[in-house]
Amino acid sequence: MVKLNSPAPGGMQARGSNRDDLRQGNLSTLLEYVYKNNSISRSDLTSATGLNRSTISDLVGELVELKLVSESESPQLRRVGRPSVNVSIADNIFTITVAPRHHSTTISAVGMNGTVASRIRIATPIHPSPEQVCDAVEQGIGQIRSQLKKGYKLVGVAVAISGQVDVRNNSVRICSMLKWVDVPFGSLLQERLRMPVWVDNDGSLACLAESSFGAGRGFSDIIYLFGGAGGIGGGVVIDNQLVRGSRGYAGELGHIRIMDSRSVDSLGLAGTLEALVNRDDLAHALGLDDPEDDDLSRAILSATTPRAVRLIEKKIQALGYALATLVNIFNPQVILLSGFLQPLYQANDYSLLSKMRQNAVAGSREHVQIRTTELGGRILEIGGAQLAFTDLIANPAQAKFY
Amino acid sequence: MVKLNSPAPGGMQARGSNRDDLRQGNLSTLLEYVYKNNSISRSDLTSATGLNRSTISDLVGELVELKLVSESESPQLRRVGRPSVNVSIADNIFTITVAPRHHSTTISAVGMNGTVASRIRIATPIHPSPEQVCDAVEQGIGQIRSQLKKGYKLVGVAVAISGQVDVRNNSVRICSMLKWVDVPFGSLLQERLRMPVWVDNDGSLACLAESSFGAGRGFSDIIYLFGGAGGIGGGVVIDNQLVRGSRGYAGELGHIRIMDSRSVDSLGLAGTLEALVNRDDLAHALGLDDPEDDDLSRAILSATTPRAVRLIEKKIQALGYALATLVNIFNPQVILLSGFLQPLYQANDYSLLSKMRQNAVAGSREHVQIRTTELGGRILEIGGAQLAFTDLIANPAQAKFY
DNA sequence: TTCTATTTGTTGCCTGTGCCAACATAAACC
DNA sequence: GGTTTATGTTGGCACAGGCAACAAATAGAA
Repeated sequence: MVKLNSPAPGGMQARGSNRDDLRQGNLSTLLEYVYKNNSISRSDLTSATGLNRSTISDLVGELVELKLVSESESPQLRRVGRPSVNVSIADNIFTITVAPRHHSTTISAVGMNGTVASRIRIATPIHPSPEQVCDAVEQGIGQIRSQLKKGYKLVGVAVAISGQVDVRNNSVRICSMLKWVDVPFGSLLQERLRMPVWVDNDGSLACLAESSFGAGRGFSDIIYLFGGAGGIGGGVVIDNQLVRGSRGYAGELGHIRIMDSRSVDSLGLAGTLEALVNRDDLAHALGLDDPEDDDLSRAILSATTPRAVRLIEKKIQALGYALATLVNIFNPQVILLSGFLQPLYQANDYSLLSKMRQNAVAGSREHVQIRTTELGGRILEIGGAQLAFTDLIANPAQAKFY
Repeated sequence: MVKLNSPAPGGMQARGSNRDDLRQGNLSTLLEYVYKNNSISRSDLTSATGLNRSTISDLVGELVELKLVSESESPQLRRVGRPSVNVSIADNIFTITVAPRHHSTTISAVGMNGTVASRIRIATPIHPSPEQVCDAVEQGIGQIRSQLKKGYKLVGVAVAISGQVDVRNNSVRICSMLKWVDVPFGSLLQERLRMPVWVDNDGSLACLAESSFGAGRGFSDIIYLFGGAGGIGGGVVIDNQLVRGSRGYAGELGHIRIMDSRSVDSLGLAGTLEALVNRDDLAHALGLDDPEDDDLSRAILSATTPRAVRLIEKKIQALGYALATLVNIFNPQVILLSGFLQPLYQANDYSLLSKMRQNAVAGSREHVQIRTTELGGRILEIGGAQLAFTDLIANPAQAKFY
């Protein structure tokens, strides 16, 4: 169960807890269980939390009063004993997730129950200004509001940026895709919409989603790597906690250096993973011009020309070096590969694994797995929703909606 | 305040808390404050924890009854108002820390108040067997027991290994210095001594010590790098938590790859930080044969021959690449350099900083500092003590002594 | 010295949280 | 229909921390 740490009180000391914190903490724990499982029986909650039946009853009652969950008759379980009441997450709580891209911005409503209730793509000028994206978001949310069933509640807006984001103040340090530099986008959007806004790096959000609801489920130490047209991004989960670093810039895994080379990456750094394992190179060698992900993937897996095969092998070797470095640093349980890194792994999993193992220290290399990801196009929406629901789950009693 | 997570329930879900957990948690928080500050007034505890005066009074009373702390008249503070009672950590609680090396093993008694009460070095055969080290430890503890003041209490033994340690079961995966492979040293020693034993990597322990009591104090995201005769080790603290990875092998920062090279490190990996930034190379270029740390340091800082200067600069460049990779991955606030990496930094801090900045992403490179470490030869003793006191601090009421 | 202001320790009472035990309820099984 | 099993419900209880009033110990001013 991967967590985001709430508004980190930087360097602050641990405080004591009083009875109120106890209650809030338990409410939060329960709500988190219900959220992660979507629906769970009261008796499962008792055994999972170790709390008393009567306490669970009381706590769930409060969550029902807060209209965050609802109780329903249990489905037929064919088990001895009185059937337990089922607790489900409310179906009218949504978050808005926003993904701005070159010339369009996608705005979605994601329910707390995991469903994407509505998705709208709004065209913008190429390299839109922050204001133009704000416009698109405002317009999109207007449309979404009219589409959602009456009685809906919004918790806020999560924005996934393909670039470096200072999560302390929700501002974009650099986003090459949008050509933004030092844009306090969170504040801008928040002022416009008058509801909470969270901004984060897309790699971190994808990692969060995949580790809680995808291929990383059940692991506590995870490395996630994504290869796309814009380069290689990623995220790291350590001890069930997303690694953000001091300002949120952590996880720039595409820019780790692995060898001497003249090739540079999107930031101009030479010899990095992103510089050496490059989508355009592959597409070119495979005779494709700006291919869709699926087409590139198929082409990689069915490559036959010596040139293409050699290049693919070279990329696999480079990726193997990078994975070894990451394994040495983190000792993860699993590495999740996504985007065009996925077909690279599938093209020759043995080669990738052995390269990684050859360059990793004994202890760490032994039990690490490589896996492909499970969540498809919804990944950013799921990750964004997780970000946006974090506050609500940490403090159910203080929930505010818009 | 850097923490070790207690006996991590791997992948286990969060449990609910009851009133008893509340009490234990507050006791633990208080004891941690007293431990970290060695001595602190009750009124400071009130403001730090946010708990009520009367509650603090009650909790401290319990800690006094448990004989974990003692109260004393406050020193003259020359402040208005009734002077607050001072709470000090008990001076009779010790941990044993053990550092096995090539041909000797150091055994120390470290007080909970931070003092090294006793230190004994016992010679062993070169590359001692686990049993021989156990013998040395047993003998050392015997001597230490006779030296300590009557009424002492031991919490257990912390062992610092210069190699890979599986912290889940306290066994040594590989230690090249001792030529150990897969030695369940924790169990062996525990059976012999009949008291709790914790084993950990020396880099992690040093990182822990330096981040809580040394140059990393006050930072939440720290990278620690140590250069010694055996190679380069390190540790990472993220969000006030030591990064251990799934089994405890994380933090092998010497083995991250940075460029193409035929040079190999102590594990036979080519092109890694440890392969390229090598103590022997430096010593040789400076005309020294197996120098002491201080002599090497002085020689580096006063190098004049073109060959030595060139080599030093080359090492600095390589270190800069490695730091950039680490900065990109972690977005730390501070990097702590120790051992012979310290004089490298001091020899040309500008060069190291700029190399690192050139190869790091914009956001992360901007606010990161490089510092030298503060704790000297006592670092492993302090780190080991911290490891050994973790359980006691997490559960003051269940304290057991030996 | 004496008085005031200020801060902290102490005490008794209160609130409310989770636990517990007894009972009620709803299913499966015989 | 009775028994067994598991869960929901209820009222009372234990106890942790908050609170307010009072006591105590200091600095500073008169």
